[in-house]
Amino acid sequence: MALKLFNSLTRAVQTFAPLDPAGKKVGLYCCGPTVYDFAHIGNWRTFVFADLVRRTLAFSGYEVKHVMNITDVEDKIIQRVRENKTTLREFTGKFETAFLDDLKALNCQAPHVTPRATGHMAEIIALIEKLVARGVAYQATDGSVYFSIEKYRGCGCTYGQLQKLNFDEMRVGERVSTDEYEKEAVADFALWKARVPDDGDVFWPSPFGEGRPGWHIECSAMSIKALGETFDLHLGGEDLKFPHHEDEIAQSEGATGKPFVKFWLHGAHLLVEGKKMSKRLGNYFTLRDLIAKGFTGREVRYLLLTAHYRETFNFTLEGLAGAKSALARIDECVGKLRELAAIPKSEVQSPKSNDALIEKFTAALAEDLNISAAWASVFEWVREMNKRLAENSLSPAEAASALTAWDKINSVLGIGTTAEAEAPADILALAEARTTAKLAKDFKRADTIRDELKAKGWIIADSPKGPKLKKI
RNA sequence: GGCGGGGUAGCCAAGUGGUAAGGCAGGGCUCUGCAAAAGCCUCAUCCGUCGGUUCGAUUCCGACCCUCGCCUCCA
Repeated sequence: MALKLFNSLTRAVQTFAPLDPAGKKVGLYCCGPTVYDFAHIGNWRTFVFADLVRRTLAFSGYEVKHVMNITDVEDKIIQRVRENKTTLREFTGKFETAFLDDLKALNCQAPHVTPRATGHMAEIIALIEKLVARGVAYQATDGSVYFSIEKYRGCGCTYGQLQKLNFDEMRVGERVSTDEYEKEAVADFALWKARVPDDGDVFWPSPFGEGRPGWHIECSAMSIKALGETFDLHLGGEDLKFPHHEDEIAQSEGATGKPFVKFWLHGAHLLVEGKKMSKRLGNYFTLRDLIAKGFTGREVRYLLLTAHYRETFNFTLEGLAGAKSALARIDECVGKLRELAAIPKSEVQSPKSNDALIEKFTAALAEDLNISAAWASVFEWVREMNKRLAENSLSPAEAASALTAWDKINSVLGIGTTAEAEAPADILALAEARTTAKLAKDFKRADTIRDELKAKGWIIADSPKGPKLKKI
C-alpha cells in the first residue's frame, strides 16, 4: 500500500516516492537537539514522531538512512558555558549523553548518523564560501557573514516555500533585536558570526575571520554531507518551519542550485494539562521528571504516540496513568498468547483476525500516519484474542501466528512487551507460603501475605493455572 | 495586524454527505474463599453557537464565540 504523507512544501497529502531510482533507499533528516539543557516532553514528541516516520518507512519496505544533528554551538550554549565556568565540550557532552539516553528510554531507534556542528566546521565554512562566491551572501562591516534574501530572490529563487511570508506585514522589531548586527536587511540571517569577547574560547578560524556558525547553516552542511544535495525527507517541529527550515532551504538551494528536500514533515506541539508548557505553571516536564514520578519511557512513548502528529496534543498526567493501563492490557494478552504458543504444535494456522490487524494497521499508517486508527486495530485484535483465549478456541499454532503478526505491528509501535519479571527468592517463598495457607483454608494469613507482597511491589493474582506474580 | 491549526462523551482521541473508531475512567457481569492493575459487556438521539445548501450535515458554505501556534530564542 502506498504511503501518503502531508508535505509542508505543497501543503497537501502526497504519495511518498523516494528519489532512489530503485525505489528502495530513503534519506531522512531530523533536526536534532540543541544541547544546552535536558530535553522536555514537547521535544520528545517530535523525536518520537520522527521515530514513527522512520519505523513506518522500514515497515513499508524502505531502507532508511536516518540522520539527526546535534547542535553543540549556539548562543544559549555559549552563554551557559560562560555562566558555569566550564568548557563547551564538557557542557554539551553532558546534555548530549542525557539526550541519547532518554532517546533510548523512549525506545526510539538510534539515528544512523548523529553529526555534531563542531565536528563539521570545514563543511560549514565551505558552504558559506560557496554562497559568497555565488553572490547570495556578504560579509558585513562587523565581520559576520549574512545571507541576502534579496539577492537570493534576484536569482529567481523562492524564499518562503514553507510558510506564506509577507515581509511588509511582519511585526519586525517586536521580538527582534534589530541593532545586534549590521545586516543589510532585517530579514537577512547570519551564516557566520564574527567572534566577540563574550564567546570566550568558543571560536574557529575561517577565511572570514574568527567566529562561529550561525544557527541554520550546520543543518544544511551536515544533511548535504550525509544525504546528498537533494534528499527525501526532512522533519522537525512546526515552529522550525520559519525561520529555521526556510533558511536551510535558502542556504542549500542557494549553494547547490538544486532542490533541497522532497518532503518536509512537521510535527505539531503539545499542551500539558491543557496549557502551554511553562516552568512557572509547573507543567514543564523532562523525561527524567516523569520517570521520577514513577512512569516509564515506554508509557510516555505510548501516550505521545496516541494522537496524530499534525494535531496539537494535550499531554496529561492522567493520560499517562491511562497509558499504563492500556499497555498492561496489551501485555496481558501477548503474555497469554506466548504461553499458549509455547505448547508444541504441528499444524500452521492463522486466525482471520491477524489479517484484519495487519490490514487495518497498514492502511491506517499509510493514510498520513493515522496512528489513532492504527491503535484501534490493535485493541480490536486484543479483544478478539482475549475472547478466543477465554473460550479456549485458539490453538497453539494460531497463537504463534498471532504473535508473528504482533511482532510485525510492534516493529512500528516500538512499545515492546515487558518480559515477565523474574521474582526473587524471597518473593517466591512468600507466594508459596500463601498457597500453603490457601490450601489450609487459612485465608486470613493468605490475605496478609498478599498485602505483604503488594508492599514489596508484587501483585499476586490467582489463575486457573495457579497463582501468578506480577511486578507493579 | 499577517499567516495557519483546533473546538467530537467525565478525560484523551479518530472519522464520515446517509446517521459517531479506539483508549482511560465509570457502571454491570464472569472467574475467585475474597480479590486483582484478569476477562467479557455497557457507556455520545449526537460532534462550539447561529444561519445556509441538501431528500439528508457532525461532515460542505457563511457569520459569530472560544482556543492554540508561527511572524528571526523555540520541538
